[in-house]
Amino acid sequence: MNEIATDELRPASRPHQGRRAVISREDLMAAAMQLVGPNRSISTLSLREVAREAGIAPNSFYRHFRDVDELAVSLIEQAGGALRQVIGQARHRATSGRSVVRSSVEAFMEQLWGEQKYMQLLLREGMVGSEAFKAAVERQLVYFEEELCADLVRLAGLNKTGIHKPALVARAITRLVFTMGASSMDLPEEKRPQAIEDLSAMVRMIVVGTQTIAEGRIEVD
Amino acid sequence: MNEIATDELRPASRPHQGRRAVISREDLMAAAMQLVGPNRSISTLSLREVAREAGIAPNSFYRHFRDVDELAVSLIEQAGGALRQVIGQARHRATSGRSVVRSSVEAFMEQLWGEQKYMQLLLREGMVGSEAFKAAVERQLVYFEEELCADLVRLAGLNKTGIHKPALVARAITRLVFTMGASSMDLPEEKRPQAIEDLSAMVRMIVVGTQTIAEGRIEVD
DNA sequence: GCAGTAATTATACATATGTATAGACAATAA
DNA sequence: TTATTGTCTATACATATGTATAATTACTGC
Repeated sequence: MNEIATDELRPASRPHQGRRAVISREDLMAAAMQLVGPNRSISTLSLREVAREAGIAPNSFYRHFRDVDELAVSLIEQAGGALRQVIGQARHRATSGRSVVRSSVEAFMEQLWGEQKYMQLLLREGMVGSEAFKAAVERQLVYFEEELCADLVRLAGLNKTGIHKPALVARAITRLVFTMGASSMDLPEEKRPQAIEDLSAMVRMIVVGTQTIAEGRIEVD
Repeated sequence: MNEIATDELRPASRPHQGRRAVISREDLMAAAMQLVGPNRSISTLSLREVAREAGIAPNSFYRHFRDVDELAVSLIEQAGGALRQVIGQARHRATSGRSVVRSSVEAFMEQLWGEQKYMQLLLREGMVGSEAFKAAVERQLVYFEEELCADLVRLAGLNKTGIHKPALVARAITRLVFTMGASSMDLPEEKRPQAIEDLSAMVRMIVVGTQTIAEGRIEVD
């Protein structure tokens, strides 16, 4: 990791004035990633700690971010973007109503338990931290919801099933999957298949619920 | 607030040896409560800060808790207990399938937006902090699930509706309500009714889903 | 070579933290 | 009274933090 990009990032456009940067924003973000873990949230990282991990003097941090909070927001955006891509691909590979739930949940959980810490970031830290930080997490979740919503509507059209309040459904599924994911993160290997099974069943209930309501066989407003 | 309980707490059983405690565990917990807020999580509280808020010398803290983490765990347990009582009462006042969802969600959100910070505690801080702390939060959530599960089964019997995998349903509803609650915490007054409406609709989808599946009209394992 | 310039470091300071140690205080038991 | 015992405070220390200031470094263009 850490194959610097500073030089590559300004190819010829601005031919570089003054001393060359030994470290990049990305390196600092990577260093911060190294520090967060199951018991360590971004909001508790100190500037000096991140700088130490990145191998630079504390003050150099300011060249790249105003404070640790700004770093945290960047991390969230990076994580959200990367994850939406992965999950989106997984969702598009499946088309039938049943398997789309299953394969999406599986893709999600694979990411979760994989070596990537991106997911852990988004999952755990949504509720604490500065206003700016919380807003950044919320923004990413809303992106997820919107993409899922579009997919749900598309699938409902394909399979000729109704769908009641698709935006709400997308929101419910997203939030449910994210919290359940967060508490499944520390699960030992052998309990993970069951967790996938359970979460899939939950999502299916929501899907069946919205379809049933759409068919008008139940008295709901 | 802070009407000391130290004296009342040992009535005559242990007639009191040495100097009388000027402050109690409960006072320290109350002081910590004062400090947590939308942008401040328990895990970031310092021993000195809590002691300062409680008006005692830093070292006196050790007489009551080994460290801030132990305080945090106590707070979680206190919050969980108080909340389960409130929500449980609300749930038992309603009996029909429709209103039980609505009134439970309403009771939950009232607590959330009320002056009590208990809810805020349980909602926000589940994912970060020490192992002991996370375990304490998880334990409280499981209590909620179990009580909800019992109620769901009871209601299904009353209303003669089926219920598929009640434990999973209870888990899904609990987790969904808690995350949605957490992100609704900072909502301005005028958006709150809509939030209640949305959350109720989500829960209803799950309920309708489990009932529909139980009726066997849908092909699911 | 030289000046210019941006990135980085070194040093320093005020402040905060956890906790060790020792003593002051207030109650009971003799 | 005096002794004892638990609670609390005062002081102190090593360490960590954010950041201001000034110096150093490494590069570009002349």
